[in-house]
Amino acid sequence: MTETGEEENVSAEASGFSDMSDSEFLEILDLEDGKESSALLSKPGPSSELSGKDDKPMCLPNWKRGLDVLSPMERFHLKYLNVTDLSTQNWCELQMVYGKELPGFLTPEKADVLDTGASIHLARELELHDLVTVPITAKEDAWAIKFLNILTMIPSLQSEGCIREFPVFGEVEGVFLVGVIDELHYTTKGELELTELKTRKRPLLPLDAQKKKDCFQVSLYKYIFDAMVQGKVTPSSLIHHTKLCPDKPLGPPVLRHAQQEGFSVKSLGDLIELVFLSLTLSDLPVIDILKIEYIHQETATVLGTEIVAFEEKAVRGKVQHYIAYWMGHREPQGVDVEEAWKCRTCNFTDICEWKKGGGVLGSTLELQTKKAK
DNA sequence: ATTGCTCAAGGG
Repeated sequence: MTETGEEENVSAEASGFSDMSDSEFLEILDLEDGKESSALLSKPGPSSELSGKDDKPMCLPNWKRGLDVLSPMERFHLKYLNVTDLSTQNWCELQMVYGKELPGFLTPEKADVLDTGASIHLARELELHDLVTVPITAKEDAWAIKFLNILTMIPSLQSEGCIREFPVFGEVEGVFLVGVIDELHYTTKGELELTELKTRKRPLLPLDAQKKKDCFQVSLYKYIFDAMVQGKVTPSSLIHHTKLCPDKPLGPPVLRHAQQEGFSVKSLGDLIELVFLSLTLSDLPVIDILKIEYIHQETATVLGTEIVAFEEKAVRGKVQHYIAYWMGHREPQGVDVEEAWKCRTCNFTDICEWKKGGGVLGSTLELQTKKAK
């Protein structure tokens, strides 16, 4: 299969905090101001842009007004969300928001567990296909590679019966979602089964909260995949949300790769049409079974298996609730008191407004026992 | 420029 390689050195991971703009810093401060900031004119500011008599708030500088009226989608400059944005949101919405504000803010221990998980997933992927790196320079190139992967994976699923890392995308409740399905395969009974592998540091069964989040994640995958094969994800919806330029020339390495794979495409637009046809005319069924497998990182022992009952109404309801935050229709929330234990392993407890606001008070005892270790 | 924009998942 194919992965993209940036020619320019602009990896988001590597740039860390340094690429944060001034306005993003202001947004963090704004967040820390908490409730006061929602009262519109509570802080006139030193330079008195509000020149007294004038009732029109138009005299506020644009950037300042923007902080109040921009939705999180706009503030974070997002055209789409990842499936895992929503599942992380299911774990703790506020933690997800802080994570967006401070990307790459992880303890080394956590990063380590994630890295281990990532390499186990990579090893599994390599069991099924090789990886080829194709240099890209524009987002059109990146999406073209994604589409080419889909075009080769669909026949592969139908002939070999198993594929890994299948890209999915589509509009859900007004927002465009993008994700990657771990594995799709046909069972001996001929049912299409999705398998999500979850690796764990400790050889213990996942807690209910963890299962709930993972069930939601795979449910989203089914929701999107089904829509794709049913022709509900149209080229125009895709182009509209991603703001891709279907006529922008693709990079030579991408064109070369497409040719190697046996596709004669001139433009991204061609490719999108081809993907749409392949998805809808390949006799792909909707996903019949959703399965999650928890394994121990070190020993690969299976710790547990979940078969998820797909409940479309419930999934849509959750998505609507989460999307309401992204659209700016409501403020982000922290966890319920019963789930306050999640805060103990959160990287943002120090700055979390939810805790300060009385949702949860950190127990000094717990903190001390933790330190004493 | 009234600045700009994306590989997702990775685990708890």
